[in-house]
Amino acid sequence: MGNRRLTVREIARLAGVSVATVSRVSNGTGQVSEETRRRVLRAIEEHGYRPHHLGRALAARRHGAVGLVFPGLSGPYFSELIQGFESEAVKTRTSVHILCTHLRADSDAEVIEMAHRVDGLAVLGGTVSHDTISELAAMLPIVVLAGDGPAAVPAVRIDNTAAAALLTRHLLADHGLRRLEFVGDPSGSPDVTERWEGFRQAHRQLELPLPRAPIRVGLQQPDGVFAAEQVLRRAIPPQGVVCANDETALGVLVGATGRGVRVPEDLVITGFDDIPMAALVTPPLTTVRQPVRELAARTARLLLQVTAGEPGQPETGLVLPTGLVIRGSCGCPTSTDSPTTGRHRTTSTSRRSRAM
Amino acid sequence: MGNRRLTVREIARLAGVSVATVSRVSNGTGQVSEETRRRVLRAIEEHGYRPHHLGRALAARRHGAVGLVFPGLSGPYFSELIQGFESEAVKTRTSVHILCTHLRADSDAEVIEMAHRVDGLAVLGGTVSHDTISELAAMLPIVVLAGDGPAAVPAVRIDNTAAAALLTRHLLADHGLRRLEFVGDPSGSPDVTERWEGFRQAHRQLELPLPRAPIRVGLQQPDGVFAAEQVLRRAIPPQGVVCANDETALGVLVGATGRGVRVPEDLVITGFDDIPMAALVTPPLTTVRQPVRELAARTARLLLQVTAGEPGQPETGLVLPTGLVIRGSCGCPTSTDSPTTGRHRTTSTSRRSRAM
DNA sequence: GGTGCTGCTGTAACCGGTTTCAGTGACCGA
DNA sequence: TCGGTCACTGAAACCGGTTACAGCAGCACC
Repeated sequence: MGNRRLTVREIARLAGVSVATVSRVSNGTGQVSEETRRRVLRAIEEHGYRPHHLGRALAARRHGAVGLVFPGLSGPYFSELIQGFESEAVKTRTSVHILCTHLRADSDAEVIEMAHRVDGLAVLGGTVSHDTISELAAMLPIVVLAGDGPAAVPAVRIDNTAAAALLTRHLLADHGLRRLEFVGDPSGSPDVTERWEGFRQAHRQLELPLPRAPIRVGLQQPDGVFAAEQVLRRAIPPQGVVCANDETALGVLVGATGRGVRVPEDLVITGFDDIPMAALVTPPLTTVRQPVRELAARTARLLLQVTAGEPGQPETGLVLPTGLVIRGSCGCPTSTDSPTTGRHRTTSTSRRSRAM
Repeated sequence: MGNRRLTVREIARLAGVSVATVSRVSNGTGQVSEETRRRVLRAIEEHGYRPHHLGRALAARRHGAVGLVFPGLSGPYFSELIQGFESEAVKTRTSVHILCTHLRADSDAEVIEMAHRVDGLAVLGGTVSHDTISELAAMLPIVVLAGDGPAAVPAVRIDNTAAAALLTRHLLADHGLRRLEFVGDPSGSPDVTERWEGFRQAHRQLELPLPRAPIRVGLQQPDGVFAAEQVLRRAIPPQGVVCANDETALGVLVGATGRGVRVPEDLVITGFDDIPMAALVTPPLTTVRQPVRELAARTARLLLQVTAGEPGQPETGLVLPTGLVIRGSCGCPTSTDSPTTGRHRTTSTSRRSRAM
């Protein structure tokens, strides 16, 4: 077996043609006579030649890769995002570089490093500072996924505030609940910031006293369990908790029922995301459905389109619709048909240019 | 702002030196006089020059990247693996390309494509055919993560069979249970194959009749809920279920308690992985702890070491230790102290050369 | 026969770095 | 003063592709 890699020049020699012809054949560009093409293809086939990615990339001045930056992989939400993104990228034979900024201090520097190795970048909202995003935007296409960047940077997102407000109003107005608490850390991610804002907005709109400070926990199931412990220790526990996502809501549910609290009779619980498990617990979770995978796929397509140098429209902002999913955990009667569905109210969908 | 990228030659011109000197300065190689170094650094600094990754990579004949191939991102297990892997790679300034083979038919071709863009490859057990792995092994360093490849290919794994057998023996011998079922699809992944094998092995060792066929479901929480429904519909339900992982076990737990079944009195449930949630449910889950992140980190280090061309030992097989974690869901009394711990029994750790 | 077109092909110059190797001047010991 | 060593520097040749451009043959047409 050939130990050293074959090069175009080797193949050219073997086929008795020039490197230009080999390149033309292997790319299907330019004019090549049928006879020559066959000879070159035979040589390529016979020796198992494949053009070296770096050589090709350097000549084309394209990396053939895009980067995806996210804080960490917690729960189905991020998994869906990554998978949605990756599956779009692979369609265009573009590789996906990942970077988990997690809790690393110098992550902005790492992102900049990555920017030099890819043709485009998608960053999850809240993972990279706006200054750094602006800096990056000057050197390559960049899209913010599930969040906001500086004004000129395109973003694909949902309207968290409106959805959280709609959900909260359902609890306040339709169920007449008064003592609600928010579970989640608004300073942890822009998603949570906006949901917290929607939660407060609903209180303001209904001219109710503003809710107390949020219970600052993370976004995973165990965090919800801790939140439940915290909430149930109070002298006067709340009537309901609005959780930043389904994961924590499930955690709260587990924690609460484990302590003998009845849901929704003693405590109402709502989530956000509508992960598959939400419909399967008892009682099933009232939540907000958002098209997570679609969000990521749209981001990928937007990015790939720009990096491919397509002349397409310079779309700068995209807001995908969400839907309120009413199930049993808010106190509504549980629908007895399919457990995977709930009643829906869909928020408006819009495509806006944030540059106005 | 400079629109076109700066090149070494530009900087060389600006600093009044040759490209060789610029290269020497920016890499810290070779001898350069202090005065010249300063002049070059000033030019680099002043114009914000950064060497182009592709040019450098082509010259070095190194991509500066490794690939990670996995089936899909379901649950904390895969998330941990990816994060463990990525955090090691980033330490060596190596980028990580991901590929979710998921259910795509031509995934082997995609893996081969990826192999041409990276210096080394880690594939999760069961995602790539052995033939393809052998083919890849001939062209670049490759490590199998959490599974087995062809004999000559290094792998980092745990002993699933022994751990599952130990757990199952606990149920059969210590609790005297007789009617156990296995939840998980052995044909879905090598992990499950081995755990199923361990489950059967325990029955054989205790000279008990072999268990009935496994309940073939996926590895996520909702799959566990479906499994619970399936199991509880039987005329004679089992006394216990051994689940392929914690996710499904939690799903079974939710599904069973939702139907009024008491755990562990009516039904014993065990998991595998010891995800954080396992200790927090009621009753807490008896399971097997495995060092997931460490598994991935070791894989990354092994791979990076080889791709860096280090003369190190040609380690071919690594088996990390697991531990049986006894909590309440198997019927043992729940320890009343910290809820995050359980009683432990650790399986042997070993480092073996599979080439023998 | 000359002209212009068309189809095919090869040479050489890129892309943006690294590295070999030869050359320079300074310095040192004899 | 001379040969030898040493620290430093630059020209040019890589790495492995793509592509602009020029050249050539064959043909149609005047």
